[in-house]
Amino acid sequence: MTVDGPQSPEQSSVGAKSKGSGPPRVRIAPSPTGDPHVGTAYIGLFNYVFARKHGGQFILRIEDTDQVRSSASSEQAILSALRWLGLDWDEGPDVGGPCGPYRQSERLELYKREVEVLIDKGAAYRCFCTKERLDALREQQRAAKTGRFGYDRHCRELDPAEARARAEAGEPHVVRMKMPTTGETIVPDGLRGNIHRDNAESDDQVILKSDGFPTYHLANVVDDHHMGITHVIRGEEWISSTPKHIVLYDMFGWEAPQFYHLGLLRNQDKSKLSKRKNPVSLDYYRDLGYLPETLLNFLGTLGFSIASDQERFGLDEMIEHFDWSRVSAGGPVFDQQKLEAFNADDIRALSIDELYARVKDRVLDEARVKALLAQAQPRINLLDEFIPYVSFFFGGSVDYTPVLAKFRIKKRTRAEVTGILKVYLDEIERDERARAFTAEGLEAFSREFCQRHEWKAREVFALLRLATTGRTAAPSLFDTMALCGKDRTRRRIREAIVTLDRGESW
RNA sequence: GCCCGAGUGGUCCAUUGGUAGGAUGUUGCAUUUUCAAUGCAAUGGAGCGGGUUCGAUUCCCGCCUCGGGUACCA
Repeated sequence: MTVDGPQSPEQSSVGAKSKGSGPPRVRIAPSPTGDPHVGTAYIGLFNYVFARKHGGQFILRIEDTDQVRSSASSEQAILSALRWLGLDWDEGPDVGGPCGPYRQSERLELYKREVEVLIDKGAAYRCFCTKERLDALREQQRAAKTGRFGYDRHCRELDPAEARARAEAGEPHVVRMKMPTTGETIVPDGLRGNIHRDNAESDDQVILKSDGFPTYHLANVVDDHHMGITHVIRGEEWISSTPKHIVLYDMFGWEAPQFYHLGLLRNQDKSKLSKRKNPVSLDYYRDLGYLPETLLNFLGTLGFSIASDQERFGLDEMIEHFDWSRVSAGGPVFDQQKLEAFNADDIRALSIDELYARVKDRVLDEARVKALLAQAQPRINLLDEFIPYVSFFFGGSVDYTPVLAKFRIKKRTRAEVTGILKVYLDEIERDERARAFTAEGLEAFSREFCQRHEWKAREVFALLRLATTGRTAAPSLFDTMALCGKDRTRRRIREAIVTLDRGESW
């Protein structure tokens, strides 16, 4: 059997294995659509620990079925962040394995084949409804306040032969599953007991998009089956679509895995953890010098406990004591202060030699020091001035008190200043050039940004320099931002906004 | 709107049919030239209303609050 052949995953001995026997196989399935997220690490940790506890396998699968938003650089970043944490996977896109490929965009033939099976069984059908019709439908449902939303099954009773002919003639269409309209589906959740849901509540979900890519719902069921996944440990956000997944397993005649839905990480205000209100990128925690084992321990305490009086534990201890009865289902607040206290504790526990090794490795690695030296060289006169000169490239917050007045720009109100910074923060996330955070990309984006918003480059650039460095004089702005790094820069701009919003005088 | 989930100090987690414990946070004291660290102490809690019970935070019902879903995103 080839490692990466999509041809015959169903022949795989692993794929055919029943979930009742043998060690568990679990997976995390991140979507490469942005920065590596702490939520991925959180779910990954529980999957990893569960697998190790029972001598099973932990698999990494890339869910890149969203062609528009997925990117190779994001996938790369996710892999490297998870590796930093030490959650090693037994099978994955980079290490291979018997059930590959582990990237969904490379398994398209498999989904197509399985969808045909469903259509032939009469369990799925082609739908030719246009986006316009669907939008109008949704609008109408909203206005009617019936409480019932979702697709109206307009194409469900089309003659299959006719539908096939239309499709072969090139008419654009999707494929939908034929959800039962009566009865109920029970989701047995290992953490929450049986969750009941009337089938009538679920509509005919799209399983194959018009671009030939599967939706998550189809891909995750097909892959979990063919990869022999026995336990699906994922976030609470999936509970409501799980009945559809169970129906799909049923339609295929496959055994469904055991489900466990963990609570979602939250902001201080209990809303779902978001980058608007919290640093959520694993890169942030890595770059600011959180210890990976500390972050893992902290994530572990969010939902799991060893015993009443011990919350500091290593991965090995978590594995040793892991049991679902010790996992809680509530959505925990991700408390930065407590994480930092843990980290402080762990730093103090290190020997000086160990600490030196960590700092050298993480903070003063050769490439970074050389890049900083390149910036410092034209601007320092004594070697010893190097450290003070580059100090603002390190650490989290900078002190804005000495430069507060410099944020005042002629003919601009304070609201305009904080406003433009907020918009900037928003747009660097969405802009292709800015997202990678290279000096060139940032500059191209920023110049265009100024034009579009009718601000002088001089004004915006001054604000950005102040916000990211807390100084009026620094190396070239975009080199500086790039070297500070995306997460540190983003955090400082956010903090500058808060500082300005709080300021009494303007 | 409708469906689903969750509610123990501010936050994370433990515990129990007999009024709750640790961590973090906050405050104070000691120590330190100062700060940090450390030590000691204090602060602070079962969402609300019914029911069952001698007794409920724990079991049951209703409500409330928060969260998730309701996509050709995952």
